[in-house]
Amino acid sequence: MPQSNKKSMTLTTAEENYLKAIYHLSEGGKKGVSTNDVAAEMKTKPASVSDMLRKLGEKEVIEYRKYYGVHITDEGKKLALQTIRKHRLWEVFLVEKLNFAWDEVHEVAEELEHIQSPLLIQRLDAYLNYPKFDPHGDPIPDEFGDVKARPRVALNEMEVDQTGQIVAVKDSSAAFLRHLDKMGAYIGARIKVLDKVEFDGSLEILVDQKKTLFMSKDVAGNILVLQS
Amino acid sequence: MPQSNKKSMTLTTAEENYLKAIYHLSEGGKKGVSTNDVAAEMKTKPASVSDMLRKLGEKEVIEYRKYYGVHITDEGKKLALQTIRKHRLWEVFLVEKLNFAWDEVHEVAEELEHIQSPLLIQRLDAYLNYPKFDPHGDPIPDEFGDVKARPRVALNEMEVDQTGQIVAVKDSSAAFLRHLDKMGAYIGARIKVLDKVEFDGSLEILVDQKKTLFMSKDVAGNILVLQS
DNA sequence: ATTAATATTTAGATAGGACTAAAACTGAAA
DNA sequence: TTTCAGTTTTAGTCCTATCTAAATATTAAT
Repeated sequence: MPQSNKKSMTLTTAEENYLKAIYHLSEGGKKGVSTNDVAAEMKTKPASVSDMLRKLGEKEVIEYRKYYGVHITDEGKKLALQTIRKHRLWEVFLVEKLNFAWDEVHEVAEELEHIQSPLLIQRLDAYLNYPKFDPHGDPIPDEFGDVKARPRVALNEMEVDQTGQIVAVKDSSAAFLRHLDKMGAYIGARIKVLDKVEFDGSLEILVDQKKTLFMSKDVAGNILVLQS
Repeated sequence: MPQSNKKSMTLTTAEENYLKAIYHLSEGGKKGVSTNDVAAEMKTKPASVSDMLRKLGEKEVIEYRKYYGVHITDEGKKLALQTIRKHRLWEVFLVEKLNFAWDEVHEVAEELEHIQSPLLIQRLDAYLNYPKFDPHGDPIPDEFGDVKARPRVALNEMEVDQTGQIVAVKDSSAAFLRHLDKMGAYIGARIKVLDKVEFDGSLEILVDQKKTLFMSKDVAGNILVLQS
């Protein structure tokens, strides 16, 4: 029989990770998420995913129809957002309090997010002064799962003379983050588009009103800006 | 074949917990630790312990002779002390930064201590300003496993008019800690023995030079004092 | 030195999470 | 509408960590 999710469902660490992956894959696109997609995201084999989907389906955090992919349920979305909330709060802690660089925090936060203690998260949130965004500029859901969306635009889509603040990157791989750093850009930097080169679409950017740098269209496409 | 512990042994969470339990049971007394003792400490069944002892023996963190209990090896002691170090650092964090009460921190620290990231612990240690003792007064091993021992005496063994500071409790169960709190005593309190009752060995204690309270011999036996 | 009581280990199960190999399903091309 | 490539599921195996029940070893008492 299906799990009676009267109160709150308890998920194992592995289940939480799968659910988070499914949630992320669900973002943008009403289509169901495929077994193969989940396997790729989780770096496991499709066979393992099938097993897990059955389990998550029984717990009613996803809707599972064999061969047709899955949809996350409201209950599942709520749980996924809680995990994301914890992950991002810990990232803020690591960067702001322990002086981690923002390309070093992901793996550790991946572990910390599974600590089970509502009180801990409540206190951590207060200690960090209720941050609304993590160091990568991603929004932190509140305890009810609500997120403050921030209107963002890819840097390569901005026009000459427009200004804003770098708030996130699409590809947050360590390699890309390091590249950004090396160029002299970073999350939080205030920027202005000085020029867009016709030839290859590359951009000339002014950072913090003092440093200018050039970046390719592709790099700029990975950078998200809050316009101002 | 035995695990070649060339570099550093990696233990699972369960193994770390068993090793920590064995380390604590080893303290005081050269005698080997029995399977039953470990089972009681870990709240598992002796059969489960036998299995785990075999595994820990293969990893050479304990010396295991069937039917004769175990002794922790130097390598095992080092690993246990690392776990204890992490546990106690997290306890300091929870109390000093997140305003947890000192009887609320154990369970959460029990989870946090298994996060794998040497950098995290290094940074946390620095952030907390390299504390030498946790909120219960227990010493925090340094990264090499060295501990600053603090000479402590049980409160019931002190004489009338002697003074000191409460630095630890033997039984740190939530129940006992709450009882202590309710009486008006706490870790860090400066105390003076005002009287020892012949009849039942109970004590009259002056706390922080203003509040007097009575406690049974048993309660006093659970309280450790740094004499001054 | 036996026997009885206690402690410990082995054997066999269960449950979570992962894998490989094989079977079954879907959907699109011929 | 049949075939087939790609996707997904099932079946069977492995590993960790736990349990119960049964077997065996140790220790203490007679």
